[in-house]
Amino acid sequence: MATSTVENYLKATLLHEQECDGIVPMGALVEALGVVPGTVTTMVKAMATQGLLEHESRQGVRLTPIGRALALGVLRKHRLVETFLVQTLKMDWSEVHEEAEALEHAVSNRVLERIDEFLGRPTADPHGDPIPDATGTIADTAAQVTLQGSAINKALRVTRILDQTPDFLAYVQETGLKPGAWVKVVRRDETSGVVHCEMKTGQKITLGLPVAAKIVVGALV
Amino acid sequence: MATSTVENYLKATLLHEQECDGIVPMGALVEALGVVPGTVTTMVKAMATQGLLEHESRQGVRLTPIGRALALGVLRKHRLVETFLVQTLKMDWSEVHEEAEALEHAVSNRVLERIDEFLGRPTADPHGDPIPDATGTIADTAAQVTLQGSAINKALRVTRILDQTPDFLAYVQETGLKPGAWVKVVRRDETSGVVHCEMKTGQKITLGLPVAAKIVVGALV
DNA sequence: AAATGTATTTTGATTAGTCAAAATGCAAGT
DNA sequence: ACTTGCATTTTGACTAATCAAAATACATTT
Repeated sequence: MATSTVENYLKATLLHEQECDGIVPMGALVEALGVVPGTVTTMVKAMATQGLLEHESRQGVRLTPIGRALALGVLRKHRLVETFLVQTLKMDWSEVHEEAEALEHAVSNRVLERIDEFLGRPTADPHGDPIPDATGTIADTAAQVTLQGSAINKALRVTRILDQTPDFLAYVQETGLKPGAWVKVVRRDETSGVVHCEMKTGQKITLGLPVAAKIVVGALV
Repeated sequence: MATSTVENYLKATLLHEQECDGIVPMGALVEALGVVPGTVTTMVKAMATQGLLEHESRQGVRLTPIGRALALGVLRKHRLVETFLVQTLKMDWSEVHEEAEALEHAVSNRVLERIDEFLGRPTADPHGDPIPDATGTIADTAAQVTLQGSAINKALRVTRILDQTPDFLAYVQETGLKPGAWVKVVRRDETSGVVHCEMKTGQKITLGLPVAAKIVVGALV
């Protein structure tokens, strides 16, 4: 069985492979895992000999099929646990990330299956992030529309928050821009770099463009 | 923060101090933790310098006040988690021990408090073992009556199972001698070493004396 | 009192994961 | 092409936890 450290390296690699078209640079893992570069090199080499990663020297790493399967399993645990903590134990939406970070390595598949069933097999966690199913299939996440690029004056629903830092989550919480919330972009001004939004309550919110890019929206449904 | 290994040593010491009047021999820890004797000596010395245990050479160990507080915290996590797995997630009563063994080191006090509240602050886990409260106070467990020494022909209630091995739990499950069950001792024969019991259903069960000593009973209430 | 047997401790080695700091390779800019 | 700067790798060392096997202490029996 993979140690928690190995699971963390796999998960970090998985979470970075989109934005790095496949090969994840060592620096990304250094940053994500909070260790010094030399440690990543050592770990990555060890994991490569175990067949979990491919290591291209001075380039970065790629997940092997086995590594990806394990990483998806960890991600599934993380996101189901987060959902459970929020929905069942009524924990604060913005404080569950670190809790899940610890629990994802201790929850067995047996317990996970019970949690999944208990929650009614959800497909997204409280942040709107897709939850891989038991076979490791995850909803396609490419081509998502954010408040940075959405239609104007159209009623939308927030579906996902792309930044999980406590500060940002607290801000989202405060403004009500949480997954599920009704929102409309009333004006987008590229020159001044801001997006003007309106909530169902009539409340008006102004966001900078890079911040707007962190709020994924979809059709009302 | 204590590592899971340290937490396991502390918990094992706590669980053995009753039956060893205070000083727990090294061999008990060897057995409980499944390591070789030399490992226990090394760990115990390290923990003694950290102020968690007192080590009397060639005698055994004693918990310090700090060590006991930590051990009670771990025991509380273990038993609340077990209760949660059975009551909320409907897991099998006899399979939750090992799950709790892993989760007890990953559940934060914040999560534990939510679980405790969610469950309505239970005072005993599914096996009837008392759950320490948040201040580390645990119900007195001495002077418990078991089927080995109980009154004859008196309606009793099973309150606790003192053996948590999967085999024994499966047996208890099968016979229905679970905590909460109605039971009556119809005859006890010291010579042949057996106890004859009767369940509410009229079903008759015969137990050997050492086995009867593992089933704690109390008044019906 | 000597011998025996068992529990415990010591010693030396191993594995996983880490850091510090020096060495190396590579891409860009001049 | 040369240099500069940054990312990565190497090297040597450290901690936590473990085992194997030899050494030691102690209680019990003879």
